[in-house]
Amino acid sequence: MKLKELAEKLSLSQTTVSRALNGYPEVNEATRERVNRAALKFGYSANANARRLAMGRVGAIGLVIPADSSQRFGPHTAEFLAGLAERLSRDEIDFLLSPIVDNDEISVYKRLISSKRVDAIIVSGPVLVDERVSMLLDANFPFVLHGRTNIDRPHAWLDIDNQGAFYQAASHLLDLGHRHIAMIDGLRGFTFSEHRELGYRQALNERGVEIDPRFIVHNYFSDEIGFRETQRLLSCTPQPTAIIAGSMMTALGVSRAIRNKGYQLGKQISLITHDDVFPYLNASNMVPSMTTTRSSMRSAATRIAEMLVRVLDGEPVDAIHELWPVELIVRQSSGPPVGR
Amino acid sequence: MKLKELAEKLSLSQTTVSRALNGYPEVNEATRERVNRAALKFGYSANANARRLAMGRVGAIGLVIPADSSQRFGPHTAEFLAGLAERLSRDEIDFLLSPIVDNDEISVYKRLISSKRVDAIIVSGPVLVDERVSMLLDANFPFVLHGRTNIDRPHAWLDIDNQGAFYQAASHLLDLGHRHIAMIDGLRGFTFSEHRELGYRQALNERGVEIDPRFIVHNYFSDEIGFRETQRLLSCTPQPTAIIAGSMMTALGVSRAIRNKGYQLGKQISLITHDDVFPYLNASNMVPSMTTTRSSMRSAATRIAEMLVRVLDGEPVDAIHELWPVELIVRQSSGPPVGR
DNA sequence: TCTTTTATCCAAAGCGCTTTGGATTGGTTA
DNA sequence: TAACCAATCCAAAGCGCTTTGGATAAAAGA
Repeated sequence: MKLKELAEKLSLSQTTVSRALNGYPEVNEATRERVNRAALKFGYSANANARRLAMGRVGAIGLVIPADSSQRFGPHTAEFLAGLAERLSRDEIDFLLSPIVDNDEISVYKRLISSKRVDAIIVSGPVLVDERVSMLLDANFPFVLHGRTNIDRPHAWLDIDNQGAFYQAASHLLDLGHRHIAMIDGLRGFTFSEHRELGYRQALNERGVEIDPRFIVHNYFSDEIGFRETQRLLSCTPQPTAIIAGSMMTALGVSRAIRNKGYQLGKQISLITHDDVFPYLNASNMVPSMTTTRSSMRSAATRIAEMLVRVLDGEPVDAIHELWPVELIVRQSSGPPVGR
Repeated sequence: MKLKELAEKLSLSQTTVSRALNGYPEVNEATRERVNRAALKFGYSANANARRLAMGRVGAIGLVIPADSSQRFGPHTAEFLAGLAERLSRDEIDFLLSPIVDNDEISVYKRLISSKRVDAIIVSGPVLVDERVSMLLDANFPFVLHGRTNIDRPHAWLDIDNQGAFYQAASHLLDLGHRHIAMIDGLRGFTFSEHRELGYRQALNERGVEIDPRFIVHNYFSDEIGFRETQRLLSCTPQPTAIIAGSMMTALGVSRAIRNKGYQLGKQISLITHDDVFPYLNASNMVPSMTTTRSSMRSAATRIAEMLVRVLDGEPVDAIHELWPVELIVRQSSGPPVGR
């Protein structure tokens, strides 16, 4: 069933039918009713391609994802997608996942833009100086950045206060009396990772605590890395008495290594984790419950979707950016250092 | 830059340029070269919407995902997407995630079909009698099913042997001498969940072991559920001496509850988990290492993408289906029951 | 030398929709 | 009563591409 046929059945012009369906004012309410009913009855629904071709709009937003079996497509991405879906479904906006081909990320973005399949793009996991962002700015293509990058041109972004998170976490541990604090975070180069390290360093510097480079780890977020690196850390002299983990996955491995060594969490070794709030992994239900810096990935994504809609509605991007504070939630996994 | 302009610049017709670009034979090789170079130089790339409108093909496949903040969009889905991306990127096939609107899944599928935005659909998480599948068959729309459903019409599917998995797991535990075995699996109604229970029952029946309905749990896959349900199970009389968990997330909670009770995994209580092989959660690195029934979600997805391409190439669907065996990997979390 | 092929190329007709720029009608205003 | 207006509706022109059905010229066959 196509527009023309529907119009014929109704003895109306395509124009009128189209307008009725799309809610334009210049059509009689009675007519609109009739059209809507007929559309429903015949199961008519506009061919999206034709529609987009005519309108120059798409109704989909783009997301570039790693295609290799890297660690980068993990639970974080899943939560992120779920959050986007939650909001975008309201406006019937779909999203297009474009896998990275030949490890050439930038050209996937270019292809996405020039093929006119999406109205806007969401960029995540920015590095300090992000080529993708400058490219999108140059191309004048609408996007929202999840995270931040050092580019001095106005663009829409949402980030959480990663520096503050690790600053709070480290400060809390210092307050408790810890002087040997390690951090196991994400890969170096990513802004969030660098910001977190900054916060960590800032806290230690403020107290005049020397920074041991062996205590700063950057790697993938995984149980295994958490486990291995903690084993390594626990073999250092002096040992760290506290660890800050960048993700829940990492923390699982860290806890395991700590227990394995016969230590108790929150006693001989303290652990603070950044918690992106996975529905299937609840920090307060752990034993001992986990002290965390908490910020829901899903909510952030939902908000980003919201911002994206505003960008598409033509709102100036320099007004669209948010920095979310991160909350430190003290639970049982952090306590004063205990002699051994 | 559009086709017309490019053609003018080259003093060729749009026809020829289009044909050159799309690799049709009726164009001189020299001309084709010239066209390709020009396209590259001017950064020309066909408007996908126009292209699809003209061809009636799309270059994207659809995937319907839950939009609410349910548990259903979790790490499993993420792995699945990653696996699809891995294969589909080769053919430059994007995918379109359509969130479920108003909890009306079937109409999202209908919308996806009628709006002509995707060439095919991937259906996952089938229930025993799946309305979506029969609808897609009725509509004669190409799809591949991840899992199985009781429908007697030919269609493409890939499933793992869930029944065999739990049968093997239960049998192994029975061999070790366990007589009180619990299972904590996914939600009732889903085929995979029912199949697993079948396997579990089959194993117990074969040995004449009575089935305690309190020992069969169906719920979301999450750490928390694992923890809570295990606590409940451990308060039963008699206690189960072994537990089969449906996912790694569940198993994390189960282990925690077991340790919490002062029991050792593989000693007082055994645990076997189904492992979908998450890159960030490695069964063999756990302490104690985890006995699992193992089947990579990501590989399955990659294979499904492969099958999808075959479906789109017109291969008859009744030849396209695979049942993957599941491997039991015995590690340390399962052992003979120990008196307490 | 003249007719056939063969290799290239092109004009124009869609694909199914939105939107511009009128028509038409019945009711208002002067 | 004539001129004007608002409310409805429509014909037709795109949107940018692919593809059909020739045209044209060069090569081959008679």
